[in-house]
Amino acid sequence: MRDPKRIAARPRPPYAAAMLLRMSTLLLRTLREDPADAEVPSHRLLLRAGYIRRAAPGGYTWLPLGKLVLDRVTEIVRSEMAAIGDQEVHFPALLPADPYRTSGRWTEYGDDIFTLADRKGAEHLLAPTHEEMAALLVKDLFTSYRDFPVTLFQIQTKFRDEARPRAGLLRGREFLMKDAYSFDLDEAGLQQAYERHRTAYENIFNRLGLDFTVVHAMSGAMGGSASEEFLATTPVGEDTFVGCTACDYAANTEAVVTRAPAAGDPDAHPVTEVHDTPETRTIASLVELANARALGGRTGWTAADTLKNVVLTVRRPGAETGELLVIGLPGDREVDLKRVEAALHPATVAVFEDWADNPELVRGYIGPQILAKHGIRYLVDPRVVPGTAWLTGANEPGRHAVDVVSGRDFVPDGTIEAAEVRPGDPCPACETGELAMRRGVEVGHIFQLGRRFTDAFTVDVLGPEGKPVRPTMGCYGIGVSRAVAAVAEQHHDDRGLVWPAAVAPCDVHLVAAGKGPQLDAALELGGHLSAAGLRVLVDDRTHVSAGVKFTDAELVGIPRAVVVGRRLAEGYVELRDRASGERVELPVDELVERLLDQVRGAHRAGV
RNA sequence: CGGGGUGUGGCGCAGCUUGGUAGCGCACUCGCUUUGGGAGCGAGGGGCCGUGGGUUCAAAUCCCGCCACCCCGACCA
Repeated sequence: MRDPKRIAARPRPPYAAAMLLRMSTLLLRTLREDPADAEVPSHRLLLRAGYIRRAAPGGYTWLPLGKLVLDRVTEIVRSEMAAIGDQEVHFPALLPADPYRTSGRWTEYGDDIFTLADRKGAEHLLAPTHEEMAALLVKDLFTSYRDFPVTLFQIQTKFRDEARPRAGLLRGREFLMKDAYSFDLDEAGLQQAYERHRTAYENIFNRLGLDFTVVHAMSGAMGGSASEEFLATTPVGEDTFVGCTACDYAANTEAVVTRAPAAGDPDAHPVTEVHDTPETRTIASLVELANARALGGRTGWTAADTLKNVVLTVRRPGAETGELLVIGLPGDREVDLKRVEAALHPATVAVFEDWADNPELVRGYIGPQILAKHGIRYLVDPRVVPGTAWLTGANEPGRHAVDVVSGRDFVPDGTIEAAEVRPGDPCPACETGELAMRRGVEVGHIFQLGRRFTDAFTVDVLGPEGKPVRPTMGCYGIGVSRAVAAVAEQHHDDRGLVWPAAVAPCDVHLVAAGKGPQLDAALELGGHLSAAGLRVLVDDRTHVSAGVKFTDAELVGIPRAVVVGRRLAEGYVELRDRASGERVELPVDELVERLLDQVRGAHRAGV
C-alpha cells in the first residue's frame, strides 16, 4: 500500500536551489546496459548516464543533468561572443518564405529545410540559419555608415531535414546553434571581424576542453571567399580532413591545394609516337603492355606516367542540359567527385554516360590532343604542368600515344583540383611535410560571406560622401548541442563520462555510502558546499547499495566525488578524482576549503 | 535516395524456422535480511509483440504495404 504521508514527505524538487541536486529526487535513471541503437560513445554514454532521451527522429530531450551541461556550454559561448562586442538578439525560428526566396536559398536548400503552410496557405520555413533575417534587421534599423561595424548573434534551435540523422546529438534534425553575423563597410573591416571571431572560437573550444583543428574549407553553398571549419578531432567524426605531419597546415579534402611540380622540358621528348595497344582500356592493362613492349624504347612505366582522361557532365544551376568536361590527371589517381563539385560550385557534376552521342570520344583511348578541335572543355590536375610528357590515348580504338607533351601537343583550358587526396601527398604549405588523413566533428564554421545577402536585400546605408555604401557580411556558427556531444566524445573512458570541469553538470558528487549518519552527513556537507557556491550533486538514495552509487558516479562523470562512508566516525571522508582515479582521505573539516580551492583554481585556469 | 540489419514492458534480450493462453535478466513496488564496488530471499505491478491490411478456426510467429531506429554509401552552412 502506498502511504500518502510518505509521498508528502519526499524531499522537495531541486529546482529552487539548483546548486544542490539530490539523486533521490532527480529526474534520472541510469542504464546498466548499453542502448542497442547507440553506437558512438557520446550517444551511448549520454543516454546511459541519463543526460538525454530520444524523443523524435533526430530530436532529443535534455534531462536535468544534460540541460546543466548544455547551459554551461551555452554560457561559455555567450560570454566569449560578448567579449568581442557581439550583440545578442533572438530571431523567430518560424519564418515566412519570402526572404528565403529573395536570397535564392528557398530552392538552394531544397529538401533540407522544413517547410510548412499556415492556415491561410502562406508558406513558411523553420529556419536552418538566419543570414536573411540579420541582413533585413540591419537594413531596417541602420541608415548611416556611422552605425558600422556591427555584429549580431543569437543562440537558437535550428531545424534541418537531414537525410540521415545519426549518432544522437552529433547530427540531429533539431539542434542548438550559435550563429553570428558581422556587417562591415569594407574588406579590411570584414577581415578584422573574421579574425576576431576566429580567436573567440579558439578561446571557446579551448575552454570546452576540446582537441580541435582549424581547417581550410570551401565556402560552398554559402558563397563568399574565405572559410574555415573548426573540427573536434575524433575517430567517429563525419568530416575527413588532411593535416600536415610537419607544419600546422590542415584542410578539408575539398579544399586541399595540390603542389605543382616544376615545369617539364619538352625538348626531352621531341617526338610523339602512336602505338597499337589492343585491349588496354584500363590504366593497369596499359602499363603492363607498355612495359612488356618497352613503348617509346623504355621500361619502368608506372600508372603515374599515364595521363588519364575522365569525361564528366557538368550542369549549371537552372540549365536544362549538361555540358561535357574532360579532366586529365595522372593515371595513378582517381577523380574525387566531391572535390570536382566543390571546385565547380554551384554547378553539379555527373559521370558521363552518353558515349553513343559523342563518337569522337573513344572510350578507354581518349587523349587530349583532339579535344580543342571538338570544342570540349579540358581541365587538368595541377601535376600536369607545361612541358611534361605523358602516355595517353590516341583517340582511336586500341591505340595510345607516347610522349604527348602538355603545352605543345595539347593546351588545357585550365587546372582543377579534381584528383583524390592521398595520405603521403606532399604538404602544400611546407617543404618537408606529408599529408595524413584524419577525422573530426564540425563544431564551428566561420565565413567571409561578402555581399551576397546585402545585395539580395539592397542593404544600403549613406556613406561619408553622401553616396550609398553596401555592407559586407561574415557569418560564424557554432553547433552548441553538437559541441556537448563532441566534448563527451573526447572525454570518456570505459566506465563513463569524464567531464572537463568547465562544462560538468556539477562541481562535486557526494556519495553517501550508507544511510544512517553517512546520509545525514552527506546532506549536511552538500548544504555547506552549495552555500559556499559550489554546484553539488548528492547521492542520497536510500535503497541503493554503495557499489551502485560508485558506478553511477563514474558513469555520470562529475570531476570530483566525495565518499562519505565508513571513516566518517573518525571524521574522515574520501575525495576522488574522476579523471585520474586518485583517492585521498581527508578530514571533513578541510573538505570545503579544499574543494573551493580546486574549483576556483580550475575556473581561474579557464578550464 | 541505394544496400544491409533491427523493431517483443523503462533498458538488454529469448520466443518467429514448424501459427495454439507472451517469457527471461535488469529496473520498478512491498516485506524481511544485507550495507565500501552493480546484494539475498519472498511477494507483486507493468507489454493492443512498431503500424495498417491480408491469410487462417486461431497470428508476436506466415504474406503485402507503411513507419521508425542502427550501420555503410549518396547527400549535407
